[in-house]
Amino acid sequence: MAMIADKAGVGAGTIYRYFENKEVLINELYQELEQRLYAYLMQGYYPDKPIRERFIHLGTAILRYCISNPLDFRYLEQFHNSPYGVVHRRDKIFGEADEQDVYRELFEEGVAQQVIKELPLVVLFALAFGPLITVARDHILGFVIMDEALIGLTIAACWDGLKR
Amino acid sequence: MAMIADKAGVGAGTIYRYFENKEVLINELYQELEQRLYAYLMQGYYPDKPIRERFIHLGTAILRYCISNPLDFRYLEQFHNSPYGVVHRRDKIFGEADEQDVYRELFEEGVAQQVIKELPLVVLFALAFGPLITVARDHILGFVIMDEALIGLTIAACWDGLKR
Amino acid sequence: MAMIADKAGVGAGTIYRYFENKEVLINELYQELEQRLYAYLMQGYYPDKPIRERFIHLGTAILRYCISNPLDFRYLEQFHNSPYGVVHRRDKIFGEADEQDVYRELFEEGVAQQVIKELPLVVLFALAFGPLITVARDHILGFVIMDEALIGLTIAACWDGLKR
Amino acid sequence: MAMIADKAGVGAGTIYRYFENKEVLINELYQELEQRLYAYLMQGYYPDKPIRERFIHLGTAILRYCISNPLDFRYLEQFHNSPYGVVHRRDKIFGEADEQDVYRELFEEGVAQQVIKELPLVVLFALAFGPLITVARDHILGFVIMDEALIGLTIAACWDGLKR
DNA sequence: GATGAATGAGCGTTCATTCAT
DNA sequence: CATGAATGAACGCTCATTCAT
Repeated sequence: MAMIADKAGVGAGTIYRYFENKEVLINELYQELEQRLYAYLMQGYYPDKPIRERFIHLGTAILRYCISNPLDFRYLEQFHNSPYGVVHRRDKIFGEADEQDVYRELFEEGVAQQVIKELPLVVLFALAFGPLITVARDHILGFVIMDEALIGLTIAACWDGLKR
Repeated sequence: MAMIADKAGVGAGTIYRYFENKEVLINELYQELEQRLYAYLMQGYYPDKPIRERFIHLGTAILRYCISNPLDFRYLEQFHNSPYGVVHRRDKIFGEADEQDVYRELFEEGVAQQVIKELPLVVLFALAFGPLITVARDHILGFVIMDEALIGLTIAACWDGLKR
Repeated sequence: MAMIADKAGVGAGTIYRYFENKEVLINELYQELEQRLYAYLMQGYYPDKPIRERFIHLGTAILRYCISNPLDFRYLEQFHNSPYGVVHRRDKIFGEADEQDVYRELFEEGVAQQVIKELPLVVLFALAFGPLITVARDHILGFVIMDEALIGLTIAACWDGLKR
Repeated sequence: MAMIADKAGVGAGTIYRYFENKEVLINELYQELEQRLYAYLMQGYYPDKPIRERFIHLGTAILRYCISNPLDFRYLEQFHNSPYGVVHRRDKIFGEADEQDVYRELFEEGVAQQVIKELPLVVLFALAFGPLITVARDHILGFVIMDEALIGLTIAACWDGLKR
């Protein structure tokens, strides 16, 4: 908190005018970043296109976003691996499908159309995003260089894992 | 550190006779757990069997290990997501292939045999283990129940992502 | 201060237009409450009645007031036990007898008439009000229930302590 | 806490080796002081002497103790007026009569022997100790000087309030 | 070699007060 | 005259590490 106040050029107490406490700050920042990511994903996303094409679009967009906004990505990832993130996911998984959840929609439709493997949603998520997140992390750390070609191949491979 | 000393039935200072500091302790514990996992994976692993079969064996073993040793898994994962883990991976990726690295061997052989997609090792790792780790975590958190059947289907799906 | 401003439906800074600082506010509020109490005590108080009767009147009134205005009482008491209260009492004891001070008048008259023990004013105060305050506090905390009968007996006991 | 550590010539964290937190420190210090006071009161206290004499002994001892240990007294008083003190008293009043409680014993015996007024214990306490505490405070603040003679007269007056 | 008391920088948070608007 | 955002010293507390015994 001290560091944030400092970077913001603001007194220690000022943060608490905008965020009740550290936890709230963390959660609100997460929500903002998530929305930013979501808005990015929705650019050029057409719900009427075939499942595969939509998946490729989303996967590519996610990877591109993470790669070009490494700070956002690092935050998102750290959040997911924190207790806050676990609570958030629990709510998401066991709660109602909210508007914003394109992935869930896509997967459910894909399963219904028998294009995607008939596996629990949680597993489909893992197959689709597990590799992407890992790959994004490794790119940022300089372990691979994900150029456009490689991004395409990676997403395609994810699709191979998903498709029937 | 205090808690560890306590659980060990030892004075707080005693830890420092065995580990220079917290960082070293964390790293050594990691190495021990990694070896334990490795030993587990190698049970019934035959380097002469076909690539696919070997992959299925390894994937299944990893998943089973993580699920039945959730404390080990939690530690391994937390380590990977920490600064310590990043340093460790950097060393592994840019260092020589060490003895212990079955995955690398397997993937390199698979690529050579044109059974596995021709992608950078790092990406192949991501495709293979990204989903497994995610799925293990979700199982432990109670988001899915990974029974033997589901484990099999999940590994098979990973293979679909990997194979040419 | 923030809470007071809030309850007053006023900006945080506005308080400082009416009270120089917290200390002044506390003191002025005390004075207001003291006056309120005083006004209550004076209802039906006749300076010509005998000492004893006047004491009974005052004691009963104090006790009744404290019991039916627990918030006022809590404030008065907290003030007395605070550094502010000490300063206030010092001024009162070593200053001139101000108009408002019926107790002092009563005790001095009582001593002069040889009805009340010949003890320093401060001690007489203690004998008269020490028990009352304690008893009021205990009533509010639920440690006794001071009904009318018990109030009467308690004041009478105080008088026994005071009288020659 | 910082101030205590400082006065103790000790680092900030050291306190927490001896007291779990501020609350515990406060309560333990209170108990120590209370015991000290109790030990002082019991010097020369004979349970077989008449009620009045025993009360005089106790009252005198309390007053003398408070006057000669003003720091102890200030602490005891502040404690009583704090939330911690209220909890403590509630436990004492509604709990079993513990060994240490000479006052209660004395009052109950006095009531039984019809030497002391038949009033609730809480009120008897108020009549006996309300004035003493007030008077001790005023002595320490320099509002009266309680010499031996005045102490005697004050205790006697308290007895007058108590006795039948 | 083992101990555990001591350390102190750092944590997240509060709150009386100020001052530009 | 009123506002309320900003302040920053101070709070209670933690914890990796040290060092005299």
